[in-house]
Amino acid sequence: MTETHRSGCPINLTLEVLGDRWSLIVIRDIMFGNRRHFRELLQNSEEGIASNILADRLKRLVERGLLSREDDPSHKQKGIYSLTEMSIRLVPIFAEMGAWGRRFMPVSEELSIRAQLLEEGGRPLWDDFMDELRVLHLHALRDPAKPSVFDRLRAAYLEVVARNAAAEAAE
Amino acid sequence: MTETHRSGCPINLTLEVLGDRWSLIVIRDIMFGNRRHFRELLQNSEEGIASNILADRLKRLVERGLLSREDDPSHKQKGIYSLTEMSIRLVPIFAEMGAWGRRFMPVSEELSIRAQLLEEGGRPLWDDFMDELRVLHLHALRDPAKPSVFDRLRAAYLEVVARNAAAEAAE
DNA sequence: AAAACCAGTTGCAAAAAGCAAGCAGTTGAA
DNA sequence: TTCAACTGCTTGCTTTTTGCAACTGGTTTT
Repeated sequence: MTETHRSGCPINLTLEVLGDRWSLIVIRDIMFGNRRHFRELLQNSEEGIASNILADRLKRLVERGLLSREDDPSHKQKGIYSLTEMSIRLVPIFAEMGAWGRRFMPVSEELSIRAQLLEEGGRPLWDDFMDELRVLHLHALRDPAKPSVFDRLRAAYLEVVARNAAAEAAE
Repeated sequence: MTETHRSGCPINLTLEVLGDRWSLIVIRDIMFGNRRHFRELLQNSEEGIASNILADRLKRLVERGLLSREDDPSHKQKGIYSLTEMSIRLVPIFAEMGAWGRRFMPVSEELSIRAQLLEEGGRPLWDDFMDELRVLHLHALRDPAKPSVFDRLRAAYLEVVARNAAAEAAE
């Protein structure tokens, strides 16, 4: 149980937790796709994660405090995975990674519209989004006056998908 | 040569380039430690990278455009590794990762003082720092009026080291 | 001419990732 | 009440990556 660290550098320690090819993908799908149980994460996976890797990552992320798991009352076998404050605070990292990826990598329009909104919204939008994730995942109370960032991101994504589908049909 | 991607998502694509335990460590050491050749990166490595892994990562990062390599005119065998615009733009990601690590991981004071300054300085400081890295790595011209962020980060680090050494000696 | 330094390479063992199939328990419809 | 579909995983196996230590051929310093 004695976790040994390579160094006390904050970058290194962050990398020790998140520095692999799947951990952030899993958290991303829970955060932006609101996928809360195993099959959802497995079958809707854009990148095609394998079930054993997913199981391993979920276990590790729960152990390390980035996710929590509770039983779904509606189904004895289902577990519900939730973000924690620790993973909710990854929003700025996701936003910066998204911005960087959009600038330098061959991203697809559909999958990068949310990153674009997050980039344009800046810190105030990230804060709103984090508050919203706290409502969704930490049972925090919702401010009914605020429009949902989550819904806005989702709507923008669906709009691009629809627009592209229409354009394709028109050809 | 046909690089195949798991998906067009910007987060995923960023992870495909940087999502391992060493790539960002190497870039961090070049960026914040100004280590420019192989031995420097190998021997001063806080985390103890192995020479074959270092060689492999340097090669990969050059191939992918995150580093450039040129011969050192003063020594026929030495190569000089430099950041590119692509890796200089990782500064915000480093800053956010540093902030996150400082909040949630057991960081050491010495190794996190730079992350603290970067966090407190915010976007304006990051922009200054990126300009400075362009001078150092891209042969851009320096604005002689501006005080160096690099020097400030370095001075703060050395100050903490000295203070802690003094405190230890006094015990 | 010798010693130290340079950027890596090589060979091998251990760990992690990836793939396909399977499993026991649960649920919902016929 | 039976059965198919669904649940969260697990197992067995192969391939890839990592980690370690020793080593290489060349260069520079003394």
